[in-house]
Amino acid sequence: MSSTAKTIARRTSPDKADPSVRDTGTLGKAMAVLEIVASSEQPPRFTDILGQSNQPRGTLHRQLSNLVEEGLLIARPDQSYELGLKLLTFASRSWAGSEFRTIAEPHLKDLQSETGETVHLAVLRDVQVIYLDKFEGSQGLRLHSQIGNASPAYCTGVGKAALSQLDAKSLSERITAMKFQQFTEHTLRSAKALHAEIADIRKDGVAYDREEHEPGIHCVAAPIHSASRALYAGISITGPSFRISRAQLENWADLVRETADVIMKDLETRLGPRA
Amino acid sequence: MSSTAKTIARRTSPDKADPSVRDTGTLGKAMAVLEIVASSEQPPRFTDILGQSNQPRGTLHRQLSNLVEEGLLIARPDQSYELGLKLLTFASRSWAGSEFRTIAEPHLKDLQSETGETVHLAVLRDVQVIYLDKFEGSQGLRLHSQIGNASPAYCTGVGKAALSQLDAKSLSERITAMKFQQFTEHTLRSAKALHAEIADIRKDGVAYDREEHEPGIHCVAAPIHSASRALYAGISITGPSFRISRAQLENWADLVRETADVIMKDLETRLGPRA
DNA sequence: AGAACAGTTCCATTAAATGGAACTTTGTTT
DNA sequence: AAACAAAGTTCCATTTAATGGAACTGTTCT
Repeated sequence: MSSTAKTIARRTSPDKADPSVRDTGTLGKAMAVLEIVASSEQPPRFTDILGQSNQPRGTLHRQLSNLVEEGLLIARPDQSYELGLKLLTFASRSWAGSEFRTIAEPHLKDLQSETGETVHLAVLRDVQVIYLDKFEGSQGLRLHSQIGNASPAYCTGVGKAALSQLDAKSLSERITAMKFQQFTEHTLRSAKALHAEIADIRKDGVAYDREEHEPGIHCVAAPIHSASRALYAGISITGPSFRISRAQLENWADLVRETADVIMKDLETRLGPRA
Repeated sequence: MSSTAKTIARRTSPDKADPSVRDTGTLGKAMAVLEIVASSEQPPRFTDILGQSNQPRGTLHRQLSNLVEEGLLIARPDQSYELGLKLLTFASRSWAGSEFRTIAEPHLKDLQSETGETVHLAVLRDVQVIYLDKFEGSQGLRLHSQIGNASPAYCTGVGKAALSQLDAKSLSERITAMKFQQFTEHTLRSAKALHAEIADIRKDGVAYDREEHEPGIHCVAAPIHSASRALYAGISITGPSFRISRAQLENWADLVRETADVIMKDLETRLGPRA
């Protein structure tokens, strides 16, 4: 989150040549407030939010009332704020209506039952991947825990797979924008290491996450790509390394790649070729 | 917009006493555009949206670009629009962080395994209920299909249960604001019928949906209420009427009511008594 | 009770949204 | 392939609504 957090630009911006500051006016400021609430551990109170946004009190107060009135925030009785139900409702429609997800769904389900392991679908957005769907084998854990979650692209199988489909220029741009945070001892630490790994992925057609994001969890992933609709995504088979060997992951490589290819073919067929 | 007294009177608006029009300025307009996109069957194109919003072309165009830039909308290559991933990400954090849902979760799980049937948790918002969680018995169907979904309060078990906890004034206000649409032959058709049924629910402590929303589906529900945090919600056991008899639902009445009570008690304990 | 703090309201100022029209691109027709 | 129509985009003078400082009210602590 911290990487996407943007400080609210005060209106008096002398030189506006900063490309990292989006200029979406009032809407951008409202979103910045939402981000602050979303990234707080506990529901923040007025003053907490005030401290993180550099808006004057009067302004922030009105922004909050507007957000509450629109259902984007909920004002709790003790004047703390949490995210509103409107977001859930929108997201639910967005999820259910996603063509890409809908098309991929049956193939993911197949992949899950063929391997018995957890299967993920995620799309690339900026330097992160957003999980769009998940199929678990044993239903021990809650299901949609992961859906909607954003993770760094450089340390996830789906992320690296998706990156491998970008052209050289876009890839470099995105990698430059990344902040390499070390989640485990295997996390890639530099742009150089990532570039090298992407080269391998391009050769093999599959990407591995070798416990780079979470210790004890690894995966094989394959890219899904549709230039005509600017879609960069990936699917993966994920599991704990104590139960699934590296060799086993490699055995699944063909299967994941084939499934990804089938999904891509289905995308073209179902949506018609374009451009 | 209702008893959840929160609406801070905005800027001195010259006697425009229309309560149905929210005055949240720029943000409200942006949300209206999102609503249009969300409620379209197919991803709408610029002109489709233009037709439904009564904004001038130039204005709408800028609003759309702002929404796209914020990740709230996605601009597809053919210039149609769909809801953006940002919404999913926000919603996922909102869902995972919801104290209420988190507290209710284990009890819902228990209720599910005791009955073997599908259990729902939903909260009241205006005249609708928003589904917050769902536990299914047989995992045949996709799981979070329902989460985030908004349904009318007057024809769902959870909705009627939640309504039954409102005070007389709020209840009347909300019922007045409802549009009674007839989903099945059993759907309640009038404010009067709903008032009568709410009276029964208050007596019994449980509400029934007798195939009022979807043909072939019925449920028993019990209210969850915390005046101190302005929370009106409900839980239900739901199933197909061909497999679950009316009598069976009635047998579960005590169980649902007790579970709801335990959740309420847990709410007080875990969050501390207030006011 | 008084002080310090947190939250709310007000309103002149000013930045930002507006909307009409001109412009460019895309697609359709002959 | 040219001409036309429709769709989408940009521009900028005008209008509207967001701003932010300060004053006010309510809440909490000592």
